[in-house]
Amino acid sequence: MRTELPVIPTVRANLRAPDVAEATRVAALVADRTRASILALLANGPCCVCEMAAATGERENNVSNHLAKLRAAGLVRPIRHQGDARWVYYERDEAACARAATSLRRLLG
Amino acid sequence: MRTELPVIPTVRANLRAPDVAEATRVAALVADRTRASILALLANGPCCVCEMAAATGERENNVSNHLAKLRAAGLVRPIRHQGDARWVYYERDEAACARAATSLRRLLG
DNA sequence: CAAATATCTCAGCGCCGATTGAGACACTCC
DNA sequence: GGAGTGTCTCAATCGGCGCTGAGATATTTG
Repeated sequence: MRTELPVIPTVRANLRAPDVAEATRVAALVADRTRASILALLANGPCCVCEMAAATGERENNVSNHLAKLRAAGLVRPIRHQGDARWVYYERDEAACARAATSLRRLLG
Repeated sequence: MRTELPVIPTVRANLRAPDVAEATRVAALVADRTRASILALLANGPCCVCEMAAATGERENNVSNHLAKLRAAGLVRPIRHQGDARWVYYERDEAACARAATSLRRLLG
């Protein structure tokens, strides 16, 4: 909690590392280029899997793998197209994304 | 840029994945528990290496390894203690941390 | 100068996670 | 029902990153 350096260097043994589990969990999700691109694409509205695959240059099953992780974290959710239910669109859960952003801001902001 | 699903599903081939290189670079740094703990500890003011090692439960050379990466990214900088220059304290570069936070907020915020 | 202290560097090992490939599943159209 | 399409799952592989250990560097002390 001290801001200045001590005159004589001393080891503060009572310092505790804060809980960063939530922040590292979110950061690990965003640290991947494909997942980050997906989140950025979905910021402009829903996309279907094949569109995200084309936009990122990744294969569709790979994009699907990453979407599963984002889904498990609650950051995105699937929407079946009601005209042709083979197509799965995804949209961001903005509340969850905002919570994720908050836990990161606590570290860097 | 569309917010609604098309009536007939179509593949938008013109969608481009935005540049997320900076965000993923920052996220990869924060995704590690030790580095995240270091950034959190330094938010309260300068710490020396051995204090951060004790607070995180990591060995000092390991903490030093992680500090080297944070240093290379410009997020922290070392301060030699002027009383005993063997002790190296570290402090955050708040401007750099703010820029890092901004690039993450562009993805999630 | 020698010993002790605090930190740094780096090669090597081990593990986690991203990508791939094959197949399964869900849905539509004929 | 069968073929075709879009997506999903998962085991296997492969590469990159964190941890470790040994040694080097820098500084202080006797």
